[in-house]
Amino acid sequence: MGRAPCCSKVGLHKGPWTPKEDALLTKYIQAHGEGQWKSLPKKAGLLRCGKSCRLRWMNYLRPDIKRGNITPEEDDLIIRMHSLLGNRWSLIAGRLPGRTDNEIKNYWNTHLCKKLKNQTGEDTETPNSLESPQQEPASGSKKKKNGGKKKNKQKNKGDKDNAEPPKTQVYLPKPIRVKALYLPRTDSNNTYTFDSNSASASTNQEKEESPLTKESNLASEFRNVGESDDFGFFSEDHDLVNASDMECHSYFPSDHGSLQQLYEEYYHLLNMDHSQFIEMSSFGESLFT
DNA sequence: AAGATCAACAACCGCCGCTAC
DNA sequence: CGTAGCGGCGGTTGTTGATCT
Repeated sequence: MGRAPCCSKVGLHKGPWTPKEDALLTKYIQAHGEGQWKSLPKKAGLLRCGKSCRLRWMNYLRPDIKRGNITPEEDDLIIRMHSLLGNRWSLIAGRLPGRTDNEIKNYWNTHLCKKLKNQTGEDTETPNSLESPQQEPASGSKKKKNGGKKKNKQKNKGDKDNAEPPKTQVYLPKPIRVKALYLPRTDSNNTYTFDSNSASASTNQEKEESPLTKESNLASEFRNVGESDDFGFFSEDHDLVNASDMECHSYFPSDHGSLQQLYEEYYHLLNMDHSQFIEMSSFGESLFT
């Protein structure tokens, strides 16, 4: 329904990537840069869907990717970020240098879900999140419960049926996605002017999905969430926006103290907006009752 | 030793928002 | 202004190796 598949599946390779394909993709991107995923496979001589190429590059071939060995600090941060943000894997991944959303998602579903379950003795698939319950991780241990490879949509349905009646929750509104905004920095007051309309005034740099982009998206999400004009959050303690530094590396501080600090700032920011959402939620409900 | 089950993770699929036409 | 196309995201599935019975 709706739209056609992103690409014709006819004659395209599926399944695991071969070293040869990896080499072709890497070589092409090194020569021509990221982007143009749709036409990339053809130009690179790959019999793959553009999406598949993008995924492969983003998750495995990118030079700054860190694989495996998730540290206890990262582990802890993932858990806490998840409790704040829900299944916003890309956002969470954006806070962890070299980690991809897919890796974190998998890690959550295979390790952390279980771990938390064991720790709390309760179903942690319902994070203490501000997110909508519809976004709960539907995977995790469910696959096994269902005896392996069977489809589990039905199972999920069953879980829902058996679940306790949902508590009244306050949800964050689903944030809008704002494309690669560049936050101009005014050095005089060390704050950012954030104007979503400026998105159209793009530079070449903006086209890259850099950590800065992630910051920008995050900023826009928070803006959307809280309608706050104060972006001191991003500017006072973390010099995250630096126009001259657009390389593909992380801006995220790696020491645990900074992780803790960042987490607290996230928490504070979200918390700050709570009352507002309670009001919004009540307002919304009043429209439907 | 062999089949069954579990665990991990790579990859696919479908949907959505943004943008260019 | 409407819409098709693209890129990105999150959910889900498939595959494979490890462990258990």
